[in-house]
Amino acid sequence: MALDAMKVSELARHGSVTAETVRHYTREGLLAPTRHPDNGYQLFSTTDLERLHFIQRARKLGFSVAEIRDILAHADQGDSPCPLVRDLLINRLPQIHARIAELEALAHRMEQALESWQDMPDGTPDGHSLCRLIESFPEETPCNHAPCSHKR
Amino acid sequence: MALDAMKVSELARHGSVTAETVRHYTREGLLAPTRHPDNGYQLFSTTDLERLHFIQRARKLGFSVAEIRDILAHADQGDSPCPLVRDLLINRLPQIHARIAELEALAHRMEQALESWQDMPDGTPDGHSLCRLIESFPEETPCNHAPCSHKR
DNA sequence: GTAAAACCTATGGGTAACCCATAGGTCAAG
DNA sequence: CTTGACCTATGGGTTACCCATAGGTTTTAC
Ligand SMILES: [Zn+2]
Ligand SMILES: [Zn+2]
Ligand SMILES: [Zn+2]
Ligand SMILES: [Zn+2]
Repeated sequence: MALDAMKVSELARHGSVTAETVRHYTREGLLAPTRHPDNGYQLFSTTDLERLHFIQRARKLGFSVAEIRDILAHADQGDSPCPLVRDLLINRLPQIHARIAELEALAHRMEQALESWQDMPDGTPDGHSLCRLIESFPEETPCNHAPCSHKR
Repeated sequence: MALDAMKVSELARHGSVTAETVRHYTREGLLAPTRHPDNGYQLFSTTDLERLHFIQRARKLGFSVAEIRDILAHADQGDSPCPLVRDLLINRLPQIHARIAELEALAHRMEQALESWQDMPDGTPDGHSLCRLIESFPEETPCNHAPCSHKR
């Protein structure tokens, strides 16, 4: 297999991604294959393979496809993207931690609910017509806005 | 304010959501307002307000809009949705825990990278043209698929 | 009384990172 | 020479909304 003229699925195999993912990165401007003059097939080089490996590492570090495109564009123009990379990481880290805290709170609520529902009977529909298990779940933000006549 | 004939934004205020969210739930079939015969405005009742509160609680428990539609449909037909609710929670919990573990691993990688890059120089572009900080990040799944001539 | 502000309607497009279906062209092997 | 496996481009779907537009309605104010 000539590594200097890989077709879409060949490059995909080397990167352990689907051919669709390679086409996606190409559409988004992260890869710029040449075209076979005869049949118009996309041709990827070893440089593209390196880029794909790079993209994989960057994705694992949490960068978005758009961010990676920016990083690659900087590098392609001869600018060092390192400060950009560090800024992106430093900005994203607290967001990741916040998301983790959110999910942990969610998991806690789910576990609490399952526990407290252990000995509750299944709701026999009776006009309320909403699920009692969920209805019994405490609301964090009770409805206490301005003039409102419904109390719960 | 007549709670039995609320317009979109009135119901939205009571549920502390945007009018767009109310319209979204309506489009998705979670709410079924009547129409004002004269002007075609959507009219929501106190039952819809209860449904909206229910949706809020269910969302906080991690249910998707589609799942809540199913739960409500069961209840509307007189079936007890409780077993469905419990199944959904029991199935989703491990996924949440897995996602948390994923994000914690990601945060760890990001922190590791920032630390180990503390004393690395910014990449002076030199033909490699890819960001050395990311290139130096270890790949978890090295490229070791079948016949492949490129070693790293 | 009327004009502006504030509301409503329906439609359609955007988000992130892909996945999938379709229709039609190309290439290798039997 | 016909399969089957590949390629191409296009467009639509995923989630839970948000926003823009254009046009009709209701309310408020002068
Ligand atoms: Zn390889
Ligand atoms: Zn760098
Ligand atoms: Zn209220
Ligand atoms: Zn129930």
